[in-house]
Amino acid sequence: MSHKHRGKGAYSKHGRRETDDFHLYEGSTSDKSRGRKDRGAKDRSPHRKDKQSHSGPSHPPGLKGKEIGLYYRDKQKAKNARKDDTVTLKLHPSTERQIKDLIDVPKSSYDKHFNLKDVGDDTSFESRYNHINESQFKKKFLSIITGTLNENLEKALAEKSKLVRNERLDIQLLDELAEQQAQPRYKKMMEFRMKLPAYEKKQDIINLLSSNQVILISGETGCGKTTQVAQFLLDYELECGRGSTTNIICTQPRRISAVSVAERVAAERADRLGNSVGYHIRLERKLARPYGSVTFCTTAMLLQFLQMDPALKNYSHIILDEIHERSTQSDFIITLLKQILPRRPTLKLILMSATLNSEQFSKYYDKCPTLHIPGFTYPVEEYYLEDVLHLTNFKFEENIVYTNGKKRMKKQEAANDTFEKFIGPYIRQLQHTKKYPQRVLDQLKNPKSEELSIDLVFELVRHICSQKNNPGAILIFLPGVMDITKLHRQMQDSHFFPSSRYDIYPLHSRMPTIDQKRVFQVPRNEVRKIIIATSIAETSITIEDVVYVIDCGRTKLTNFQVKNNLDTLDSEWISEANALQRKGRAGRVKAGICYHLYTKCRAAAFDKYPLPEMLRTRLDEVILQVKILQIGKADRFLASMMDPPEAKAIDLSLKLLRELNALDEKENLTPLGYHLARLPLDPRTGKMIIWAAMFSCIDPVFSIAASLSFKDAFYCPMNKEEEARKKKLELGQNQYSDHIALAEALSTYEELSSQPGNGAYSFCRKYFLSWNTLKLLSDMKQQFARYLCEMKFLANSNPKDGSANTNSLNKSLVKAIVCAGLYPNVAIVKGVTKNGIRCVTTEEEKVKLHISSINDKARSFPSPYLTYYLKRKSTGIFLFDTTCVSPWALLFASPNANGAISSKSNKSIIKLGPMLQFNCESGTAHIFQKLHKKLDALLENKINHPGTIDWNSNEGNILRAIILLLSVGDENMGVDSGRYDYSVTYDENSASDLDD
DNA sequence: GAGCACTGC
Repeated sequence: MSHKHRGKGAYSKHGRRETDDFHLYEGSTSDKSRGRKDRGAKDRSPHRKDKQSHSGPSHPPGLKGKEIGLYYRDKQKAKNARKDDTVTLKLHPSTERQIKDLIDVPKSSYDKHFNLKDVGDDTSFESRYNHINESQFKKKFLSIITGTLNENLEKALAEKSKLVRNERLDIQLLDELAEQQAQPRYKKMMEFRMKLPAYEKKQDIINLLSSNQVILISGETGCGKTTQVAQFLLDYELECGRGSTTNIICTQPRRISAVSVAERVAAERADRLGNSVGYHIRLERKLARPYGSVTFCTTAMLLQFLQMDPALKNYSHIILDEIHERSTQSDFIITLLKQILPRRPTLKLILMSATLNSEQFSKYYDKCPTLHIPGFTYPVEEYYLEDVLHLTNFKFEENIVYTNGKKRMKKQEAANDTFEKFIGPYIRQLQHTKKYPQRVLDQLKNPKSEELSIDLVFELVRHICSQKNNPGAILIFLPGVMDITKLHRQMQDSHFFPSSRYDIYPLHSRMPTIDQKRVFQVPRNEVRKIIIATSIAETSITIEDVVYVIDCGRTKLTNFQVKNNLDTLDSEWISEANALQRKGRAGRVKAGICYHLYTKCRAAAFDKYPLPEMLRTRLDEVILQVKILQIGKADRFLASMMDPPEAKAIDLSLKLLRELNALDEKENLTPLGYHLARLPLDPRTGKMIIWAAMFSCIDPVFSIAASLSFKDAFYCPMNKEEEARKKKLELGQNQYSDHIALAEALSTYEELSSQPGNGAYSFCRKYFLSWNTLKLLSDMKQQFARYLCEMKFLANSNPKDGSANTNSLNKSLVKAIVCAGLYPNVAIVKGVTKNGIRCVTTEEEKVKLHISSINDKARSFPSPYLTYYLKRKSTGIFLFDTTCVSPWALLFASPNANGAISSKSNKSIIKLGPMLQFNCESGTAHIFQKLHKKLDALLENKINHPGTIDWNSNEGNILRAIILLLSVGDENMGVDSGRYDYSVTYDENSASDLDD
């Protein structure tokens, strides 16, 4: 029985259809079941109008302009009111009976087990969680929840360190070093190393660190600090005969740099990776020996190590590299280490940053001594907008003055006015120098001169290429993919850049790695390489042969608007640091030239550095980290940072974490919060995979969770957007879900990968999927399974395990679990227009579907409810990924649906919020209420006593009943009967109220 | 009539 899973095919809307046609989950969808499901989506719902023809404008004659809009708005309002009136969630009597059979069991010890104690506010944690049986979990949980950082450190320090003095080992390590140094390979490398500016500072660094616990090393790229500093320290310790107690860790912001630096350093030491040098990044590691070694890891990995080793007792030196980038993780560690260091007097900390803001870090660490290493790059000549206009004779489009609508004109004039105040004095200054002709100065006065002009870039590239005798690659920085595509097309369409003489490469993160790598190709003779890139070419991808840089001065940045609780992505002016970095890209092999497409006066107004990431993002995960590391109250710790986030931002995240039941009212971790904090996921996605384990459908849900927490595997092919969309839709199988489409893609990829041949590869090509991304997603799924297995929610660590996937083919269930994780991220479809799908979120905010969503081109939906992960404001507010879900999925996702039921005679209303209100037949409501309560109790019990579900017991029956309800609910939009037409079909007219 | 900077556990 327990192996027989009831997929969608096992039920009809009129209750159970007795059939032997159960599916065993086998890790992929067979063609047979796929075909049936496709039919199932439509054929079983004769009452749903999938395509409603609409018969042209039908408003009364004589109405004009806004009146027409108002007419349709009223009409729609009336229609909505009627709809609310007629839609009543109802289960078919036979379904009701089935559910009752499953859950109405005689009172058993099982039910008593669920009777959780009511505990008051003032009880201690121990008594609050008394009902949790003694277990490994309880011990761990209580120690986390009751400890403080100091107690924790105390306890950690009492434990033995792996770094134990061993004199024989010290001598052995010293001998080994001497042996290595004698090798020709080592000597050859040393010739190169000695030329690095960092090498001259070797003794200074060692001296400074011997008399200080913390030092700061500042230096620009090319000075060699990343590869040399760790080696200086390691060699010094080995030579002093302290090899056995030396374990150096060096953090890097990116995975690639951790690996490549480790490889480079191993080569310089004539050693293999895994001896004196290693690396450790998520899902990939070559560990060095635990003594006499240096390990390069990503910053986020060090944060993970801190969970197991809070006093960092297994390390002797911590080197934090590239801290000027101000990532959330490095800011977090810098803050935490400040508290740890006094308790670990022998631990040495080396901070490494670029020069521009190094002082700030030194100041934060009580004016720790700073050592500067000069950089080494070739000189780069700089030109600004005024020079570029002079060189190219470029003219901006005349500024259009709006005449239609006064409001707009005023705005425009006001903008011009501020611009005039900004640029005016600078133009007068330029006038005095007499360096620029009047026509250039006139151009600078045009406010358009501060907007991105692809035409200007185009002309500038032409200008560079028209010069005689100036070979070398051109690197162009543009803010986004759209701009890159536009320039690329323009260049291809013109006759100035024939492919016989120019290799033009777009470069951004959303293209397949294989295409990214093409930018390293050395062009044929007499051919010039031109790379059009996003800021990916600023730090992540280094192209050595660049001689010319065109810097448009803008970059896209995400921000978090605390005021509206909204993520944004806008094109902004870059910072001084970015400008410097971009310029530096031109001088790596010889002297170069950098063209800035902004005035010198604008450059002077740039911020020194971009805003730290901590101030630009939600703090949900950061706060969970604070909690799992027992650092104390979130606001206190975050206030001790170099740049503390706003109190309101902290409050927003605390509120969400309480809503998720991850934190209690006193800001302590709940058992659920404890599990979520340990998972390498944001709390919502974490909740999703825990639910998936309970409901035995881990494979598809893990795929979805991995994708949401990493990145979309569908890339955007140039000029094939429409084909790509169709392929994605094909994978979506009529499920109206980006998440299901991704799960299908990953499942097929995994299946093909396990077979001989290159099926997976051709599948990726055919469906515009990134092989690299899918591979990583697949590895992440295994990691999730390992975590959940360790937590005891899974019996083994195989994401394809049969017993953990008995319901994986039930798409209604998978969608409901996605919804449970993402809740309350729900939007309601209000209409389909030729400009896209119009929705409102539960906060009554108007949003559109992003073009990347599978649902963007849908013309009708089986349900008006869409759950989403990412909502972001750019040119409008967009939902990027959506899944259409039934009311029942929402009702089970809502943690407080039970308290939201009000009944009147045989009608009940379940009100999840002002926008989410459901009429429900009272018998059905009663059953739902009962089921939801049982689910809550079951979940709480499982969270408190981690274990797998026994599908042969009552808990199995409860879950089975819920799955049954979700399945019939999804087939017919919550109405398990033919009597109610709940089809939701939108035409363009119905959206008119949203259009004006 | 238009659209997703870059990282990381």
